[in-house]
Amino acid sequence: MIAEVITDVSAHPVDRPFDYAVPDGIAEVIEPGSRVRVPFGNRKVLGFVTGLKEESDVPASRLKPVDELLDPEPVLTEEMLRLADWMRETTLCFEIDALQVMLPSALRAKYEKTVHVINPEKLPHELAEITRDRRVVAVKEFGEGLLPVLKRLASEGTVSIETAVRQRTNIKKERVLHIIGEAGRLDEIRGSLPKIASRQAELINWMEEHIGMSVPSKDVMEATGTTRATLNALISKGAARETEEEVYRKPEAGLMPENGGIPGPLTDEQATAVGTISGAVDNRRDETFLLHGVTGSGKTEVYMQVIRQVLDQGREAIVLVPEISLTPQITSRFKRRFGPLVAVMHSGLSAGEKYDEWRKVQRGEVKVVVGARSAVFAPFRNLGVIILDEEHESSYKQEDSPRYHARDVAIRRAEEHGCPVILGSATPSLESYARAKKGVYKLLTLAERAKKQPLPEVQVVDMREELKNGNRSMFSVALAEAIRHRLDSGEQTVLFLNRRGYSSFVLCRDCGTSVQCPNCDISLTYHRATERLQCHYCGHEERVPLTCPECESEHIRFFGTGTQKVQEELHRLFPEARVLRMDVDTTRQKGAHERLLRQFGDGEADILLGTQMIAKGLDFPNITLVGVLSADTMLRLADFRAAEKTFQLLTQVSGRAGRHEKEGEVVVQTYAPEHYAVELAKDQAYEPFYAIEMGNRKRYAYPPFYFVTLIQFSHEDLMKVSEVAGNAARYLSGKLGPDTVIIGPTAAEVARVNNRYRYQCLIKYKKEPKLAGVLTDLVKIYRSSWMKEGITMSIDMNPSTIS
DNA sequence: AGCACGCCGACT
DNA sequence: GTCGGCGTGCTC
Repeated sequence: MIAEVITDVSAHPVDRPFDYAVPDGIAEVIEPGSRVRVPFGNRKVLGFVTGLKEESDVPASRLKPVDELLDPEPVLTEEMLRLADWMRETTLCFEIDALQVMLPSALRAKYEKTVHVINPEKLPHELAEITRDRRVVAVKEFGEGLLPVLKRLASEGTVSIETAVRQRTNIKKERVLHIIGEAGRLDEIRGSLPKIASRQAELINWMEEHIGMSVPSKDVMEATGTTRATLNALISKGAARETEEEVYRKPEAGLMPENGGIPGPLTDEQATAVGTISGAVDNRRDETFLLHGVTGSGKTEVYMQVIRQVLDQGREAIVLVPEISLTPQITSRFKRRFGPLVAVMHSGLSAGEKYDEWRKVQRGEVKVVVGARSAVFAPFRNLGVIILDEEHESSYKQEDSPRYHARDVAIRRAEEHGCPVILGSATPSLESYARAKKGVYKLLTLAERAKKQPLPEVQVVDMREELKNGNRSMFSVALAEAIRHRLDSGEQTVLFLNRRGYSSFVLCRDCGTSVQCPNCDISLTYHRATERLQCHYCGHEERVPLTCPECESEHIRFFGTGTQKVQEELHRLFPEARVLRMDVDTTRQKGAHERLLRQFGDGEADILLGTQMIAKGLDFPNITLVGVLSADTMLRLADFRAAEKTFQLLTQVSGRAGRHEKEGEVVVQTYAPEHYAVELAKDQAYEPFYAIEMGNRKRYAYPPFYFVTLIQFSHEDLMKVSEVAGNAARYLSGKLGPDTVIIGPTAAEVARVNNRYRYQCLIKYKKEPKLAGVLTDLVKIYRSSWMKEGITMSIDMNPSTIS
């Protein structure tokens, strides 16, 4: 038997299956999707079996055998193998990267080079000191200097150097005792015990009470006060059998369903949506629904009722949520409804915990997965529905290889499983809405809020006017008054700061320069917690200078509005207010996100101040004011989606206010009050916004009218990278159709990162059947010449941002 | 001649 | 990605 194996090597020349002979011992158990260890070159690597066959084109003499089968059952289904192929084609990634991204990181390989001592007596003294009497020692224990000596010894045959393939995270196991089922046999064993073995006798008595049962060994020893030795003695006499079994870590205690998980009442709109989607579930139609519901319209209840139906049919469901809204508030809703059938996958879990959740899915112990982007790969075999909540969120797109979009993967998987996809949003991406209007997706609308609350009153404040009137603070008069009002009435306020491009940087008041990163073309950001300046691109850190590095003036100070600075100003204006700050700095530790939200929910603070991460999922009855400190910072991005993102964010944020009995108020501060994205977000006027934005996209030839592909280049030398990018652009325009537009080469928004200059080309096209082929050829040119000159090139077939 | 270093190609 | 093989060029 021959196995086709994709090896764990991300490189162009080996991005294809290699054939291996399958030894008899594992031929019966190996399957497509199995992980194996194989010899590759002169080392051992992990690989995935993608196919099995009887004949190989490679001469038998050159075939090497599979070294070891790593799992008793395959970790990937045939469906996932096809999915990986599809990802390689559509995102231009290596097959191995597509395969690895579908699995928890615990299943990735860790390689360790080891020295195996063959002739200990020939080992030089200096090495023997390190090995002492061990036969296998990690190479890194010897240190750099001894490497040549080791190599020489290896060629002489005194030692051998091998690469060991290991699991990244240990799979937690415990020993379990299986007590035999025959009472008579236990009796016999007791009879044969010498008088002195009183411990064994006690243990036998205990076993008789637990006949035929399986109990963790450590529990047995604890319950009977016996030791391992006693236990082993009885095992060898045949009273019980012991095995190693995988145990799950417990990230949180399972919630039992509340009210038996009874669904809530539905509005007419919700009922219609559920009914329509149910039809697709019943008929196993792979239809995509766009559930367009205003904030607070109860999309989650629609999801849950569809999931209930899916579960009743014995099928499974995936619910994707943006990472930042994957809070216990959201997940516990699913856990309360579906109880222990739910697994949660998010970045807060340790690698081991992620693996445990994945195993629960693989073993069929759970039927619903709630998780971020990568949960779209949950190894279900009989999916009944895939849901993407907040489908417009850019976090569904992975920014490094494989550059997949969870929405596309979901739709692809749904085709295989014959099940519907639900894309839910209050502010759908233009792409999805356009597809819904064209009838590619089916549009379902929830125009009413579920509890019939009115949408919050939104007031847009022109900050230029404030400045004119002498208010130089970051709070407009209107917002300050509104906050004061909440403090007096004991209600809560959420303040939102769009931090991007607006964080604190250090500026010299004399010469006007800001402190730049030495490696990147970007200003350094001031971090109060560490009292240092940091680069958000390369991680460079330095002390805050006392004088300007350019002109040596002492008049240097912090500018911009970071959350820390807002917090200080809040304290100055409202000394009695209890403020919680939520941003990357305060949520870094595990569980901090949840803790802050709980504190706010419990009324331990009056004001919650935060960045992007508070825009979603916040749902507390006492929030009656939402303030947006600067609505238009995103509008300044050189990105065709800037207006769309601004509109989406403002709409989402406004939706946090007055979701319950009390009416909500929203104050939006901006320097561009007349911009359509700001104006239309005020009334959550999606349709008018859609119409204007579509006009712009059409005029400037952007999605959804055109497809875009972004090609980025980087090199230490500015001239070199601009030359190569120019060559690439010329090559593309020569090969692609006349209606295809190539923009560039242009310098990237951040033109230098980590001392490498960055250039890019943007391809805009409507129909370009040759594109895949042309890009493949471009990659060949890259490999054969540019790569050797130190250029790196990356292709994103559908970038979520081009800035 | 002996070796360090960098480039190139192979990996079943 | 990682290795060995091989060429170049430098040193003893």
